Amino acid sequence: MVKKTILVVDDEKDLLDLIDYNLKKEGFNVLKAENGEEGIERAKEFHPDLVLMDIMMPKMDGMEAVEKMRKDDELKSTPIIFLTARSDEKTEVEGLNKGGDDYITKPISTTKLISRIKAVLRRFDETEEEVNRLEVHDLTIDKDRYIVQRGDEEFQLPRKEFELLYYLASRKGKVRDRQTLLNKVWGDNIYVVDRTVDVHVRKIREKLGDHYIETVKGVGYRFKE
Amino acid sequence: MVKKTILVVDDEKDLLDLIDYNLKKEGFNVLKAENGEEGIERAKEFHPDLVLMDIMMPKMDGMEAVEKMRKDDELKSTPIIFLTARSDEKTEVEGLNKGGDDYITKPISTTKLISRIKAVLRRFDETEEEVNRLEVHDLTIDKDRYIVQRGDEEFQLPRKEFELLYYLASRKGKVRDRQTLLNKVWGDNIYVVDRTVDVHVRKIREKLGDHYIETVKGVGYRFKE
DNA sequence: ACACCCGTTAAGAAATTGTTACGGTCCGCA
DNA sequence: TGCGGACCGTAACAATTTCTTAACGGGTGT
Repeated sequence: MVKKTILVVDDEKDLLDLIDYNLKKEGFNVLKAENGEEGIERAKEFHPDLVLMDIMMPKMDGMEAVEKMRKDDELKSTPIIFLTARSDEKTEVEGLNKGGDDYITKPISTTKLISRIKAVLRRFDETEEEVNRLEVHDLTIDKDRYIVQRGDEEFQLPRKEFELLYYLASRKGKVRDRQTLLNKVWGDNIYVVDRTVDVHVRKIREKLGDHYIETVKGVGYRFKE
Repeated sequence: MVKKTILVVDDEKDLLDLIDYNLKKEGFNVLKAENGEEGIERAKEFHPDLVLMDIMMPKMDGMEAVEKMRKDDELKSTPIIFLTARSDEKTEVEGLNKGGDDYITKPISTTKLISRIKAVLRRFDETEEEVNRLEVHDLTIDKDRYIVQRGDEEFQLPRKEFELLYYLASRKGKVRDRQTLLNKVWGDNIYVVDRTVDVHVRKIREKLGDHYIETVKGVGYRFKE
């Protein structure tokens, strides 16, 4: 198995070294950073599998660093475990909480930390395994969740609409005629009038806007490139 | 609090008695064994919370006994503290080190021994706790106790309902179709109508409210993200 | 103007889920 | 052993959502 890399961001040097030592003993690669700014830099450079982030730090604190990470396409899906000293920070962290993240309060028990890390990595691996998620233009089409996102908006499309969109988006730029779409989305031996596709396309456009699915007259539809 | 049981395995009878005396004074239950073989027997019978194991012993030495314990499903997660006379044994012990284990060198200081024991037990309790507890939204889903908490409220869900909730919550956000849910929660080769899932979902919603489990029509259910 | 294709809408059909009620089973307890 | 209750699975019907169709209208090229 490949060693996982963990980036630890904390301004207390002693704690940093302690964690470093313990993680290495467990077979992880460890990167260290002493403030948020440095943390971001390292993260961008090395793409760690997980980040251990202290909340309270000088220069750029943990929350800020995390917000920056979330906005960076390369880093936004990296799982993060927060280190918090006070429990009221917990609430704040929960607000940020996405995906497989977690938090742990100081003082830190090494075994607990390690079991948390392993748990998060395990969870994360699971979710990563089957990435049925498409990102096209400003849309995220998440087949695991059956949800389409654009910025903060979430769209719950009905099944056929969702699958049609997903199919077209996964072949971005390629034109598909109605019959092909029916075969692929509806199923092979199904008797449905091809006009049906139009109606679904229209409903998608109604919800997401006209600018994703283009009509190619006389041929079919295409997801805009 | 329930008394913890500690199994002490050492061939020096005097030392055994001394440790026994001190541990009992601290409020532990104590089991004694004079060699590895006897140690394993007692461990199997009583499932102690922790084992104090001498390395050098006649008949079956500590290392061997520990290896056997590690292979036994019932005992493999029992924490062990090793007693070593020489520091070069220390290295050997580290190789075996799993979970919350520790070692201590002879001659033994009683107070040190006790504080180590307490530390290991504490660590061990902590990690045990972590494993089966989920915190999602305002819910705490505790699989050890089969209890769901929300603030001060406690809900006692029946087994199937609990497990269904737990499964969905542990895959927060991901849609699961009924068949998958049946496989994961009910079991692989079980013949149950998928409508059954609906009924259980309904019962969960009845108790906890509608806002945790979402329906994705045509697909399945999803724990709200 | 005609033919063809697509967009749009509304309405009914079909599919899916929600809800309730009921019978069976298991277990604890008298 | 018999009783009561909790739990589970199922069926039936209601409610809701989704899907499909048909029909009309507009645009475009011939």
